[in-house]
Amino acid sequence: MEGHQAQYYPPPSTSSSLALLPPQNPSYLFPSSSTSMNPPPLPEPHHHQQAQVPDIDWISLLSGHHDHQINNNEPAAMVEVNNNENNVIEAAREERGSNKRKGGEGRKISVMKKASRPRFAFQTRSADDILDDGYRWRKYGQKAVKNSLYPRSYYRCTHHTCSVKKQVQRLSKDTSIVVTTYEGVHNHPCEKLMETLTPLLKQMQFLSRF
DNA sequence: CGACTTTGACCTGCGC
DNA sequence: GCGCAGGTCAAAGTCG
Repeated sequence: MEGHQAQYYPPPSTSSSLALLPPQNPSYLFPSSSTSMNPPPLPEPHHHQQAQVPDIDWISLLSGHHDHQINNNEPAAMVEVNNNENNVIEAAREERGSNKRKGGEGRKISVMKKASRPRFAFQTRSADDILDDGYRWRKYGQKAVKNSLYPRSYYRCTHHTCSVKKQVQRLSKDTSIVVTTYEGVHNHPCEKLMETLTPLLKQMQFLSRF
């Protein structure tokens, strides 16, 4: 384990009532308070959550240009998320094991060096493991996790140019809480958001002519 | 038939 | 060096 400190958004609550936020697009989260990036949109709030809607930079949001702001963040923003108490998320293997490939017949080892990527964890109270954050995900693995009754699921963004991953795991301590860890930054706009906003923007453009 | 999920195998890193 | 644990791959299965 390296000494990276967990970064929660929101920060882990010390009170009994967890600070819960809607499943948000992590790419629009601010990795650190120093960034000028606008907070994320709220694609599809779940029943259990009600958050204040922040000011949203729709233009950068739709264009995806905000990514650079995130990527240019100092490595300190490349965080690990770890809940030692319950072993909820052990993202400490940030680099470890991420560049490997299966050995054996015909399989080549990919030596592609993975850049450190920002990671964010969410705790949400929901009956559903899968949070609808507006992106499409493909599950590529599931593992039983030590000290946890529930398995951890691994998802990858299905967008061909996007390598964002997320891990989803339910707390064994409090089974109503789902911990979602995002790794990386989407390099494309949110599909659902685009679907919703495109007609709206067109209409606004049309009206703005008058 | 394509997209997605499931699941066992395999890989790497770490601690002992 | 060995075993454990986490992360990923990919074939097979499922679904719309």
